[in-house]
Amino acid sequence: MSGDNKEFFHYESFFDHNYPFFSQHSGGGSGDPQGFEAPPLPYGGFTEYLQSSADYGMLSKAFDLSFSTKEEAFGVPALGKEKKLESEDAVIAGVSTNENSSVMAGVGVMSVTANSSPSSSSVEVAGEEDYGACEKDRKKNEEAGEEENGGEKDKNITKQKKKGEKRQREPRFAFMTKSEVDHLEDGYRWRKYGQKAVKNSNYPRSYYRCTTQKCTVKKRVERSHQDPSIVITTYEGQHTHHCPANVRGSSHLLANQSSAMAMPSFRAELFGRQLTQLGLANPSASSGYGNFLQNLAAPSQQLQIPYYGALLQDIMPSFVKSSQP
DNA sequence: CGGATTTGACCCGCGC
DNA sequence: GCGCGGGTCAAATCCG
Repeated sequence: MSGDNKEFFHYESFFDHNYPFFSQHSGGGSGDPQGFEAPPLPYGGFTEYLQSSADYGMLSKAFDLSFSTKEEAFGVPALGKEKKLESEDAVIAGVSTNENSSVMAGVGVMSVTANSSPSSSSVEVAGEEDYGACEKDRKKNEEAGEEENGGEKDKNITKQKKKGEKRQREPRFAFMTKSEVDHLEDGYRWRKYGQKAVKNSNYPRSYYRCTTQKCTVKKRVERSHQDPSIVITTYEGQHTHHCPANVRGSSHLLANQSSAMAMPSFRAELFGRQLTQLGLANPSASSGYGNFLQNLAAPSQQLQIPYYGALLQDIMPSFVKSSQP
Protein backbone atom coordinates (compact mmCIF):
# COMPACT_ATOMS: atom_id res chain seq x y z
CA MET A 1 0.00 0.00 0.00
CA SER A 2 3.03 2.18 0.10
CA GLY A 3 2.19 5.58 1.43
CA ASP A 4 -1.44 4.77 1.55
CA ASN A 5 -1.21 2.97 4.78
CA LYS A 6 -2.33 6.13 6.42
CA GLU A 7 -5.61 5.74 4.69
CA PHE A 8 -6.23 2.35 6.08
CA PHE A 9 -8.78 3.73 8.41
CA HIS A 10 -11.94 4.50 6.55
CA TYR A 11 -13.45 6.76 9.06
CA GLU A 12 -16.05 8.14 6.75
CA SER A 13 -17.54 4.81 5.99
CA PHE A 14 -17.32 3.95 9.60
CA PHE A 15 -19.42 6.84 10.59
CA ASP A 16 -21.69 6.27 7.73
CA HIS A 17 -22.61 3.14 9.52
CA ASN A 18 -23.66 5.19 12.41
CA TYR A 19 -25.94 7.39 10.50
CA PRO A 20 -28.67 4.92 9.88
CA PHE A 21 -27.95 3.59 13.27
CA PHE A 22 -28.74 6.90 14.76
CA SER A 23 -31.52 7.86 12.47
CA GLN A 24 -33.30 4.72 13.30
CA HIS A 25 -33.20 5.59 16.92
CA SER A 26 -34.30 9.14 16.61
CA GLY A 27 -36.99 8.24 14.20
CA GLY A 28 -38.31 5.44 16.30
CA GLY A 29 -38.15 7.47 19.44
CA SER A 30 -40.89 10.01 19.32
CA GLY A 31 -41.22 12.32 16.47
CA ASP A 32 -37.61 13.17 16.35
CA PRO A 33 -36.37 14.52 13.10
CA GLN A 34 -35.97 11.79 10.61
CA GLY A 35 -34.05 13.79 8.15
CA PHE A 36 -30.73 12.77 9.49
CA GLU A 37 -29.58 10.67 6.66
CA ALA A 38 -25.91 10.79 6.15
CA PRO A 39 -25.16 14.06 4.50
CA PRO A 40 -22.13 14.46 2.35
CA LEU A 41 -19.07 15.16 4.33
CA PRO A 42 -17.84 18.67 3.92
CA TYR A 43 -14.39 17.50 4.66
CA GLY A 44 -12.52 14.76 3.05
CA GLY A 45 -12.26 13.16 6.38
CA PHE A 46 -10.39 13.26 9.53
CA THR A 47 -7.10 13.88 7.91
CA GLU A 48 -8.23 17.02 6.29
CA TYR A 49 -9.95 18.29 9.28
CA LEU A 50 -7.05 17.77 11.57
CA GLN A 51 -4.39 19.42 9.60
CA SER A 52 -1.85 20.64 11.97
CA SER A 53 0.10 18.80 14.54
CA ALA A 54 -1.43 21.17 17.01
CA ASP A 55 -4.74 19.55 16.32
CA TYR A 56 -3.39 16.20 17.20
CA GLY A 57 -1.73 17.61 20.18
CA MET A 58 -5.04 18.94 21.26
CA LEU A 59 -6.65 15.59 20.89
CA SER A 60 -3.83 13.88 22.56
CA LYS A 61 -4.22 16.19 25.47
CA ALA A 62 -7.83 15.36 25.70
CA PHE A 63 -6.88 11.73 26.00
CA ASP A 64 -3.82 12.19 28.05
CA LEU A 65 -1.95 10.49 25.34
CA SER A 66 1.23 11.51 23.80
CA PHE A 67 0.76 11.20 20.13
CA SER A 68 1.26 14.30 18.15
CA THR A 69 0.92 13.22 14.61
CA LYS A 70 -1.68 11.39 12.74
CA GLU A 71 0.53 8.42 12.32
CA GLU A 72 1.16 8.28 15.99
CA ALA A 73 -2.44 8.72 16.76
CA PHE A 74 -3.87 6.26 14.36
CA GLY A 75 -1.08 4.45 12.72
CA VAL A 76 -0.25 0.93 13.61
CA PRO A 77 3.35 1.34 12.58
CA ALA A 78 3.76 4.05 15.12
CA LEU A 79 2.48 1.74 17.73
CA GLY A 80 5.02 -0.76 16.77
CA LYS A 81 7.88 1.57 17.26
CA GLU A 82 6.66 3.78 20.01
CA LYS A 83 4.35 1.45 21.80
CA LYS A 84 2.22 4.25 22.94
CA LEU A 85 -0.75 2.11 23.60
CA GLU A 86 -1.22 -1.14 25.35
CA SER A 87 -2.22 -4.12 23.37
CA GLU A 88 -5.67 -3.91 24.78
CA ASP A 89 -6.12 -0.32 23.88
CA ALA A 90 -8.00 0.66 20.86
CA VAL A 91 -8.39 3.86 19.02
CA ILE A 92 -11.14 4.96 16.79
CA ALA A 93 -11.65 8.08 14.87
CA GLY A 94 -14.16 9.61 12.66
CA VAL A 95 -15.80 12.67 11.38
CA SER A 96 -19.40 13.32 10.66
CA THR A 97 -21.80 16.11 10.13
CA ASN A 98 -25.37 16.92 10.69
CA GLU A 99 -27.69 18.89 8.56
CA ASN A 100 -26.42 22.16 9.85
CA SER A 101 -22.94 21.34 8.78
CA SER A 102 -21.68 21.16 12.25
CA VAL A 103 -18.78 18.86 12.30
CA MET A 104 -17.96 16.20 14.73
CA ALA A 105 -14.63 14.57 14.74
CA GLY A 106 -13.82 12.04 17.31
CA VAL A 107 -11.17 9.76 18.54
CA GLY A 108 -11.83 7.21 21.15
CA VAL A 109 -9.39 5.40 23.28
CA MET A 110 -10.59 2.26 24.84
CA SER A 111 -8.63 0.35 27.35
CA VAL A 112 -9.63 -2.93 28.78
CA THR A 113 -7.06 -3.73 31.36
CA ALA A 114 -4.40 -1.81 33.10
CA ASN A 115 -2.99 -4.24 35.57
CA SER A 116 0.14 -4.98 33.71
CA SER A 117 3.39 -3.51 34.72
CA PRO A 118 3.40 0.23 34.47
CA SER A 119 6.40 0.10 32.24
CA SER A 120 6.86 3.19 30.22
CA SER A 121 3.57 3.33 28.53
CA SER A 122 2.16 6.77 28.48
CA VAL A 123 -1.29 5.37 28.34
CA GLU A 124 -0.66 3.48 31.47
CA VAL A 125 0.52 6.58 33.15
CA ALA A 126 -2.51 8.42 31.98
CA GLY A 127 -4.68 5.78 33.47
CA GLU A 128 -3.01 5.96 36.80
CA GLU A 129 -3.40 9.62 36.77
CA ASP A 130 -7.06 9.24 36.25
CA TYR A 131 -7.60 6.82 38.98
CA GLY A 132 -5.21 8.57 41.13
CA ALA A 133 -7.66 11.37 41.14
CA CYS A 134 -10.48 9.12 42.11
CA GLU A 135 -8.50 7.64 44.90
CA LYS A 136 -7.40 10.98 46.05
CA ASP A 137 -10.78 12.21 46.97
CA ARG A 138 -11.64 8.86 48.38
CA LYS A 139 -8.76 9.09 50.71
CA LYS A 140 -9.71 12.58 51.53
CA ASN A 141 -13.13 11.50 52.53
CA GLU A 142 -11.79 8.70 54.58
CA GLU A 143 -9.57 10.93 56.52
CA ALA A 144 -12.23 13.53 56.96
CA GLY A 145 -14.77 11.08 58.29
CA GLU A 146 -12.28 8.93 60.02
CA GLU A 147 -13.66 9.46 63.46
CA GLU A 148 -17.09 8.28 62.69
CA ASN A 149 -17.41 4.57 62.52
CA GLY A 150 -20.61 4.61 60.59
CA GLY A 151 -19.47 3.89 57.09
CA GLU A 152 -16.09 2.77 58.10
CA LYS A 153 -16.17 -0.61 56.52
CA ASP A 154 -16.86 0.73 53.11
CA LYS A 155 -14.10 3.17 53.40
CA ASN A 156 -11.70 0.59 54.63
CA ILE A 157 -12.49 -1.58 51.74
CA THR A 158 -11.92 1.30 49.47
CA LYS A 159 -8.69 2.02 51.15
CA GLN A 160 -7.54 -1.52 50.84
CA LYS A 161 -8.31 -1.53 47.22
CA LYS A 162 -6.50 1.67 46.80
CA LYS A 163 -3.45 0.50 48.58
CA GLY A 164 -3.27 -2.94 47.15
CA GLU A 165 -3.37 -2.23 43.53
CA LYS A 166 -4.01 0.44 41.08
CA ARG A 167 -7.43 0.54 39.84
CA GLN A 168 -8.05 -0.08 36.26
CA ARG A 169 -8.96 3.07 34.52
CA GLU A 170 -12.27 3.79 33.04
CA PRO A 171 -12.63 3.71 29.33
CA ARG A 172 -12.66 7.09 27.75
CA PHE A 173 -14.18 8.52 24.73
CA ALA A 174 -13.44 11.98 23.53
CA PHE A 175 -14.63 13.86 20.54
CA MET A 176 -14.77 17.32 19.14
CA THR A 177 -17.87 19.13 18.16
CA LYS A 178 -18.26 22.36 16.40
CA SER A 179 -20.69 24.10 18.62
CA GLU A 180 -21.51 27.40 20.15
CA VAL A 181 -22.62 25.91 23.39
CA ASP A 182 -20.12 24.30 25.67
CA HIS A 183 -22.19 21.69 27.31
CA LEU A 184 -23.87 19.66 24.66
CA GLU A 185 -27.15 18.01 25.38
CA ASP A 186 -26.71 14.30 25.26
CA GLY A 187 -29.76 13.07 27.06
CA TYR A 188 -28.11 12.49 30.38
CA ARG A 189 -28.28 14.64 33.45
CA TRP A 190 -25.01 16.14 34.60
CA ARG A 191 -23.97 18.05 37.63
CA LYS A 192 -21.04 20.33 37.36
CA TYR A 193 -18.55 19.80 40.11
CA GLY A 194 -15.60 21.79 39.06
CA GLN A 195 -14.01 24.13 36.64
CA LYS A 196 -10.38 24.79 36.05
CA ALA A 197 -8.43 27.07 33.90
CA VAL A 198 -6.58 25.24 31.20
CA LYS A 199 -3.00 26.06 30.71
CA ASN A 200 -2.23 27.85 27.49
CA SER A 201 -5.85 28.33 26.85
CA ASN A 202 -8.27 31.12 27.39
CA TYR A 203 -11.07 28.72 27.96
CA PRO A 204 -11.74 26.80 31.13
CA ARG A 205 -12.40 23.12 31.45
CA SER A 206 -15.57 22.04 33.16
CA TYR A 207 -16.05 18.84 35.05
CA TYR A 208 -19.37 17.11 35.15
CA ARG A 209 -20.66 14.04 36.86
CA CYS A 210 -23.69 12.03 35.99
CA THR A 211 -26.40 12.86 38.48
CA THR A 212 -27.82 9.39 38.53
CA GLN A 213 -26.97 7.64 41.74
CA LYS A 214 -24.35 4.96 41.53
CA CYS A 215 -23.39 6.11 38.11
CA THR A 216 -19.78 7.17 38.09
CA VAL A 217 -19.59 8.51 34.61
CA LYS A 218 -17.72 11.74 34.32
CA LYS A 219 -17.42 14.21 31.59
CA ARG A 220 -14.98 16.94 30.81
CA VAL A 221 -15.83 19.77 28.53
CA GLU A 222 -13.42 22.29 27.20
CA ARG A 223 -13.21 24.55 24.27
CA SER A 224 -10.39 24.14 21.87
CA HIS A 225 -7.74 26.69 22.18
CA GLN A 226 -6.84 26.32 18.54
CA ASP A 227 -10.34 26.68 17.28
CA PRO A 228 -12.70 28.20 19.83
CA SER A 229 -15.66 27.07 17.84
CA ILE A 230 -14.82 23.50 18.71
CA VAL A 231 -15.79 21.87 21.94
CA ILE A 232 -13.86 18.90 23.18
CA THR A 233 -15.94 16.56 25.23
CA THR A 234 -14.43 13.64 27.04
CA TYR A 235 -16.57 10.97 28.56
CA GLU A 236 -15.13 8.69 31.14
CA GLY A 237 -16.80 5.60 32.39
CA GLN A 238 -19.91 3.80 31.49
CA HIS A 239 -23.44 4.65 32.38
CA THR A 240 -25.11 2.12 34.58
CA HIS A 241 -28.54 3.18 33.54
CA HIS A 242 -30.58 4.16 30.59
CA CYS A 243 -30.63 7.55 29.11
CA PRO A 244 -32.98 9.65 31.20
CA ALA A 245 -34.15 11.46 28.13
CA ASN A 246 -35.89 8.34 27.02
CA VAL A 247 -38.02 8.14 30.08
CA ARG A 248 -38.36 11.74 30.99
CA GLY A 249 -40.12 12.50 27.81
CA SER A 250 -37.53 15.06 27.05
CA SER A 251 -36.83 13.71 23.66
CA HIS A 252 -38.70 16.66 22.39
CA LEU A 253 -35.79 18.61 23.62
CA LEU A 254 -33.58 16.81 21.25
CA ALA A 255 -36.09 17.14 18.53
CA ASN A 256 -36.85 20.78 18.80
CA GLN A 257 -34.40 23.02 20.41
CA SER A 258 -30.88 22.12 19.85
CA SER A 259 -31.05 19.19 17.61
CA ALA A 260 -28.23 20.51 15.61
CA MET A 261 -26.11 20.60 18.68
CA ALA A 262 -27.45 17.55 20.30
CA MET A 263 -27.15 15.15 17.45
CA PRO A 264 -23.45 14.86 17.10
CA SER A 265 -22.73 14.60 20.75
CA PHE A 266 -25.51 12.24 21.32
CA ARG A 267 -24.42 10.00 18.57
CA ALA A 268 -20.91 10.13 19.73
CA GLU A 269 -21.90 9.36 23.24
CA LEU A 270 -23.84 6.45 22.00
CA PHE A 271 -20.88 5.36 20.08
CA GLY A 272 -18.66 5.73 23.04
CA ARG A 273 -20.94 3.66 25.11
CA GLN A 274 -20.83 0.90 22.63
CA LEU A 275 -17.12 0.89 22.79
CA THR A 276 -16.90 0.91 26.50
CA GLN A 277 -19.42 -1.82 26.81
CA LEU A 278 -17.55 -3.80 24.35
CA GLY A 279 -14.33 -3.24 26.15
CA LEU A 280 -15.69 -4.28 29.46
CA ALA A 281 -17.62 -7.15 28.15
CA ASN A 282 -14.88 -8.68 26.12
CA PRO A 283 -11.58 -8.11 27.76
CA SER A 284 -9.87 -10.92 25.97
CA ALA A 285 -11.79 -10.68 22.79
CA SER A 286 -10.06 -7.76 21.30
CA SER A 287 -6.84 -9.15 20.14
CA GLY A 288 -5.05 -5.90 19.91
CA TYR A 289 -5.00 -2.47 18.63
CA GLY A 290 -3.87 -3.39 15.19
CA ASN A 291 -6.56 -5.92 14.72
CA PHE A 292 -9.07 -3.52 16.03
CA LEU A 293 -8.19 -0.97 13.48
CA GLN A 294 -7.84 -3.41 10.70
CA ASN A 295 -11.17 -4.88 11.41
CA LEU A 296 -12.58 -1.45 11.66
CA ALA A 297 -11.00 -0.46 8.44
CA ALA A 298 -12.08 -3.53 6.64
CA PRO A 299 -14.36 -2.70 3.75
CA SER A 300 -17.20 -4.32 5.52
CA GLN A 301 -20.19 -3.70 3.37
CA GLN A 302 -21.59 -6.79 4.90
CA LEU A 303 -22.06 -5.00 8.14
CA GLN A 304 -25.61 -4.65 9.16
CA ILE A 305 -26.96 -1.77 11.08
CA PRO A 306 -28.86 -3.10 14.01
CA TYR A 307 -31.44 -1.63 16.25
CA TYR A 308 -30.80 1.08 18.71
CA GLY A 309 -28.99 -0.08 21.77
CA ALA A 310 -26.95 -2.64 20.04
CA LEU A 311 -23.39 -3.06 21.00
CA LEU A 312 -20.54 -2.48 18.73
CA GLN A 313 -19.93 -6.15 18.31
CA ASP A 314 -23.36 -6.34 16.86
CA ILE A 315 -22.45 -3.76 14.34
CA MET A 316 -19.05 -5.11 13.66
CA PRO A 317 -18.88 -8.76 14.48
CA SER A 318 -15.43 -9.06 13.08
CA PHE A 319 -14.24 -6.60 15.59
CA VAL A 320 -14.64 -8.77 18.59
CA LYS A 321 -13.74 -12.00 16.96
CA SER A 322 -10.25 -13.05 17.47
CA SER A 323 -8.14 -12.06 14.60
CA GLN A 324 -7.99 -14.31 11.68
CA PRO A 325 -4.54 -15.42 10.66
C1' DC B 1 -36.66 25.32 49.87
C1' DG B 2 -34.11 22.01 47.30
C1' DG B 3 -31.14 21.22 43.71
C1' DA B 4 -27.57 23.05 40.72
C1' DT B 5 -23.61 26.03 40.14
C1' DT B 6 -19.63 28.71 41.55
C1' DT B 7 -15.22 29.08 43.29
C1' DG B 8 -11.34 28.91 46.34
C1' DA B 9 -8.92 25.37 48.77
C1' DC B 10 -6.90 21.17 48.77
C1' DC B 11 -4.61 16.85 47.23
C1' DC B 12 -1.51 14.44 44.46
C1' DG B 13 1.51 13.11 40.66
C1' DC B 14 5.14 14.58 38.01
C1' DG B 15 9.00 17.12 36.21
C1' DC B 16 12.83 19.86 37.25
C1' DG C 1 12.36 18.98 47.73
C1' DC C 2 9.64 22.21 45.41
C1' DG C 3 6.55 24.17 42.23
C1' DC C 4 3.15 23.42 38.77
C1' DG C 5 -0.88 21.67 36.78
C1' DG C 6 -4.85 18.67 36.78
C1' DG C 7 -8.70 16.98 39.26
C1' DT C 8 -11.95 17.14 43.10
C1' DC C 9 -14.23 18.79 47.27
C1' DA C 10 -17.36 21.53 49.65
C1' DA C 11 -19.14 25.82 51.50
C1' DA C 12 -21.35 29.62 49.67
C1' DT C 13 -24.32 31.24 46.42
C1' DC C 14 -27.72 31.17 42.90
C1' DC C 15 -32.06 30.04 40.92
C1' DG C 16 -36.53 28.11 39.72
